[in-house]
Amino acid sequence: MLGKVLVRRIGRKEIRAVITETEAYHGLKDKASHAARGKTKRNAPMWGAAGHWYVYFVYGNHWMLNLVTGPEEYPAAILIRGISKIKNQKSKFRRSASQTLIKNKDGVVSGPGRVAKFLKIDGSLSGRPASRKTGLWIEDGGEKIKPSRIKAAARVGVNYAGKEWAGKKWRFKLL
DNA sequence: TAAGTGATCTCT
DNA sequence: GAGATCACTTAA
Repeated sequence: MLGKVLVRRIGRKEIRAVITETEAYHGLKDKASHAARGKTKRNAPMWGAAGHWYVYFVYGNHWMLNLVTGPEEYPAAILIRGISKIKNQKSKFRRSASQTLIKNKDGVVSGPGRVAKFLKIDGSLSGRPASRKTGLWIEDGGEKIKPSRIKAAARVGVNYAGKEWAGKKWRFKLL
C-alpha cells in the first residue's frame, strides 16, 4: 500500500494523498490485533473480504482507518498511519499525468487519528468496500517503490500485547 | 509524562 | 448498568 494513492471524495471535491506509513495486523494470534480477542460487532469487518474498510473509534477522540486484507474468514488489516498530500489536478488533465506530491511539511499528515480527521472519515465507512461509490478508495500511484525505501519498525501503542507481538516490526514507513 | 475522551466489551 | 480498556493527541 505504500506509495499508492488514497482518494477521498467529499461532495464534488476529491482529496488525493500518497500513503506513506502503515501498520499490519495479522491473524488471530497477533495479540496486538483486535481480532485476537474474537469477533465482535465492531471488528467483524476484519474477517470479511479484502478491500473493505475497517474503521473504529479509540481513546474517546480518534477514528482509525484500516484496509482489510487477506482471504475471507482470516482477520487481517492494515492501519493507515500517514499520508502525504497531492495537489488536486484540474479536470482537464488526466489523473495519472498531473499528480504532484507536496513535499513541504504542510503536505504531510502524520498519525492515524490525524489522517482520519483530515479525510473526514468516521465509523459509517466501516465494513464498506473501498470504491468510488463509497467515496474512499485507492489508486495506483504509478510509482514503483523500491524495498530500500521502506523502513520497518515496531508498531505503536501495543505494549499491552506482550514482547513477542509488540516487538514485531510490522510498522512500515516510506522514506 | 499525563490527562482527556467516549464507544465497546465484559462482568454483574 | 457499572467498570475497564484503548492500534491517540496535545499540552506541559
